[in-house]
Amino acid sequence: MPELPEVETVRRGLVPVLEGARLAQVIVRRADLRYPLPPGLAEALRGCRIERLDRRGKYLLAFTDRETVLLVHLGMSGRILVSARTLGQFHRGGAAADRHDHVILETEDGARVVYNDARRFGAMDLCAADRIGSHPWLAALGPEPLGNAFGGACLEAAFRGRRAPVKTALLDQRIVAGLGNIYVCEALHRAGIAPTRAAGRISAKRLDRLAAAIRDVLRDAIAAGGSSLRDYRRADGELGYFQHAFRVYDREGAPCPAEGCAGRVRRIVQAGRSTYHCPVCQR
DNA sequence: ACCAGCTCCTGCTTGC
DNA sequence: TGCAAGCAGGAGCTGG
Repeated sequence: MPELPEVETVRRGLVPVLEGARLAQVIVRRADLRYPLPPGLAEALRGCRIERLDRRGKYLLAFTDRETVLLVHLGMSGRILVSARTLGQFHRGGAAADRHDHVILETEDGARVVYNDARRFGAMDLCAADRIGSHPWLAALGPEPLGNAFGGACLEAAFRGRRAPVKTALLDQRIVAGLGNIYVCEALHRAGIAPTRAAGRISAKRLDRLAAAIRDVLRDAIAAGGSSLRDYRRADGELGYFQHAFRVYDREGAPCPAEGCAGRVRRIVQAGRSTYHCPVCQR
């Protein structure tokens, strides 16, 4: 799925289209995403003005003028694409409506925002704005890795006593919000930490390095518009290009890009998911 | 409490 | 070329 940098890129692409816009029409073509869409979602959103778009971890949050919040998670294959109406017709790079276009928002200004999700692992919900902090999707999320509260000390506290491999621990959204398989692999490589190392057995100094590596890789990826692999696109339909900057992810057998390292990238499987790492410089 | 494994769904890639 | 298996960026649930 889209991880934090991809969701943030989508959010930034939607800001000029949705912030301040009123929804003239909301069409639900398929309500069975990961969970059923809340009943009456289309009616509840129709006529709303979107005040602000925010992001928490991998969740997009749209605050409306009715004191409600639309929560959107893109799952593994979710995309949000924007097109404009010209001459009364919508066009989307010439493409016809796709069978995986599940939810469509049309603004009064004539923009169309389409939620497309082939695998339907994504989800949406609507929540009262004053209860957003206790929404079950958000309540247990760990700190925002790009926020001021995040650092080595957070990781130290969350990892204490944990025997799970650090790779697996970092995928746990309760420890830090927004990381997925790609950026965990990349951050561990940048920090020189072996993905198999028990989370609770990493020194405070190295956890500082890890926290810094997480922030760096996320910032770099956002600056590049995210990573485009199979499904992900930016809201404008353009591809992100951070995938060209991967140091280890999906690079099995390639020489390790670390300065002066003679190792090669290896792929292992942890908790059923691919981990890419350099066994020489990651200890 | 913690952790590994399985599962949801579809589409693309790989290997025979 | 055709077909089936395997794999994919997430995360909730189960059971040890």
